Amino acid sequence: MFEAFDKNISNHVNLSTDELDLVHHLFQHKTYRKKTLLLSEGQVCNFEAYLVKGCVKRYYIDPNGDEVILQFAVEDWWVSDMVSFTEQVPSHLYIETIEETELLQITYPNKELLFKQVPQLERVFRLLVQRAYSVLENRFFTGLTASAEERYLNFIKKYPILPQRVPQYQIASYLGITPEALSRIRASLLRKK
Amino acid sequence: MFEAFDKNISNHVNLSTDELDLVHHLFQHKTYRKKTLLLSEGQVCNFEAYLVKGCVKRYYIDPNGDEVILQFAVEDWWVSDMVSFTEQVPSHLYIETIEETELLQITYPNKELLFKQVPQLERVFRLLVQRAYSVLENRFFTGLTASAEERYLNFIKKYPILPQRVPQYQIASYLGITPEALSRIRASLLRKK
DNA sequence: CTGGTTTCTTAATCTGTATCAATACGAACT
DNA sequence: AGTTCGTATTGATACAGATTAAGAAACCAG
Repeated sequence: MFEAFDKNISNHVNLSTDELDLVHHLFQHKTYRKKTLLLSEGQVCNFEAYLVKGCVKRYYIDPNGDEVILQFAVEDWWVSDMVSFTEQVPSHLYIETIEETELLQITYPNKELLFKQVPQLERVFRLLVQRAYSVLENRFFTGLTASAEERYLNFIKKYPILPQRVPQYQIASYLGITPEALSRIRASLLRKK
Repeated sequence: MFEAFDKNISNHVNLSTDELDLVHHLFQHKTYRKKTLLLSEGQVCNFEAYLVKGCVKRYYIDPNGDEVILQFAVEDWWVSDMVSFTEQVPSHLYIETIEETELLQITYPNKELLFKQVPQLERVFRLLVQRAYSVLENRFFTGLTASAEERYLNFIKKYPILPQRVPQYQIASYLGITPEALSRIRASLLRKK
């Protein structure tokens, strides 16, 4: 259960067996059913989680009441509302499982404790945030420049598994277009082929 | 020269006088003329800088050869290409002064040194990255959802000084629209008032 | 298998923004 | 002063994607 998790962390630092034990101890393993809300708008996000198995979406509700998907997370990804979690302020976001999902999650006080005990982890989490930033910045670029079709092609290239696991209208939301538009794009791509 | 800088840092941790001296020592104070390129595509970004006075833009060149502005930075902001700097890989971005600009900048080796000497700073910089992330995520949301007019109104509300310091066509680029579109939006807003 | 959701597709129309082109303005220089 | 160059405005046209509406498929649960 911890193999991939350990690897994910040890990419950045080397921990002793004791330290790793502490880490394992402070991350709680939990399984959630499909369509479970892990975070809702207005709540303070009380976890940072490593996704062992399954799939979740992170989204917010726009002024028209529509879901806008910011991120899908699958195996070996981290999920949280970073802003809400680290600043302990109410979140604007929702986090919801799309499939049955296993997480390893840590609470805010336990993370602080962990940082005290294993200061090297500050570095690990700084790098994590940085990677998240760089992914977002990339996505942002292509969002500004690329057409809907290009963004879709990009998406399936980068996350080839997701179309099989996530309904199409949610992918449309992620791409910032309507389901109709995505459907037409797919039809037009098929014609081209 | 260091007042605002010290405050910016001490927001997050308390440093001893000695530690603060070391920090001051490792950040180099530099002044650049208007229109100086601080970073070009292909270079490894060799600084992380606190902006004491002036204004810079961070942008990339899209496939059509047009400038796409990702960020303006003014007093009390940090500027760098975080990805390039921390992973020491070639940048895709340009950073350029818009006005005469004073920076306090640190190199990669000195930052590593600083982290060794003052491990608390890992925390400061993790929080910095996090704030950058949250700003970007916010901007990304509104980019997906909001119309050009809404984004413009948002922009002048959030950065009321910038319109006076930055040419309009660069603001258009930042908003992801053409200069013509921005001009029309402004005209229409005036009419409404 | 059947009736009901949920998801996806197709088509017709509408809208915001891009593009192209022409003109106007303002500051900087000679 | 006039000339020039960079910047901003205005108008005409084109197009990507939204919206609305309807039907077709897929996916359940009884």
